[in-house]
Amino acid sequence: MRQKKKSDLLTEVELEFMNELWALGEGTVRDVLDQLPEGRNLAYTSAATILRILEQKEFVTSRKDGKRHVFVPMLAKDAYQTRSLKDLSMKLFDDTPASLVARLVDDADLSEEALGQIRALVDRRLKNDTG
Amino acid sequence: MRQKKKSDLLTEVELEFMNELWALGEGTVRDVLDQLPEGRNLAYTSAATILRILEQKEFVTSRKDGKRHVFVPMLAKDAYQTRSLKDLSMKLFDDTPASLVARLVDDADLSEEALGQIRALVDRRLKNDTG
DNA sequence: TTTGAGAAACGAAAGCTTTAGTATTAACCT
DNA sequence: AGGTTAATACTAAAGCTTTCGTTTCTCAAA
Repeated sequence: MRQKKKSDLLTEVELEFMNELWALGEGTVRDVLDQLPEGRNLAYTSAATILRILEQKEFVTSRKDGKRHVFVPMLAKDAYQTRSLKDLSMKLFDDTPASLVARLVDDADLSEEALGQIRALVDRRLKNDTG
Repeated sequence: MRQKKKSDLLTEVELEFMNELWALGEGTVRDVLDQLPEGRNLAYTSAATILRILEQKEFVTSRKDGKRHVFVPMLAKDAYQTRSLKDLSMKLFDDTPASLVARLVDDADLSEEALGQIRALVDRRLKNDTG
């Protein structure tokens, strides 16, 4: 039996780190640490630990560059976005993507512009499928 | 200073319980436990603990009914759905709902029917706003 | 009113997440 | 080669999540 994986999802801090790595493409512990927002104040060794864990969980690989490790995502952000949406849809939207979108477009905060963009996206996808 | 709340989001098991409560409207420990899927095999006291925690975190209230506690959601599912979507959008979609939908409709698994429903929803919302 | 069954309250253990300290190693400069 | 600097490896503590056992309580029936 393989490793016991509860959900294939990143924890909060893991996601924070993956976001930086996705933005950078790849990077060392130092690179990621420097990328974190002002006032995050995380010890270097903590950052190193997180990246080590991400490697254990196979979300990133590393290669050696001199004495440093350069970490590279093994999973594209796109793929993880899809995975997260599936998970959320499953757990909270009865596995029905339309109801997820329903909630999203019901949100009063949503701008007219965002709505227009969303419709354009859906239209384009429908055309590509049928056309 | 108020309680230190990291994210206002439910944990995995808490969400599992809230889903049952939302489905039931309200219920006792026993009610929720019986609602859980076959083979979940959770001890009665575990279920009671989860509900106690949900009450501490103010996701549910309880009233007494004889010797039993009846638990009632304090937060509607709708509201929690919105909250979750905001959180996901923020953390993984650059706070841009349109990009979330973009990823959703890119998903190859998405049925034509679901796409149609989604477009209908968006159209309806646009009409209600402008008209 | 005693007692038995089921419920609540409490406490705590096991595992995971997040953070960081200490020890060790590796590269580079002189 | 030796020393300095910066990185990695290892270990562990603190806090949170999930689970359940034990004790206490409460209602209702005999």
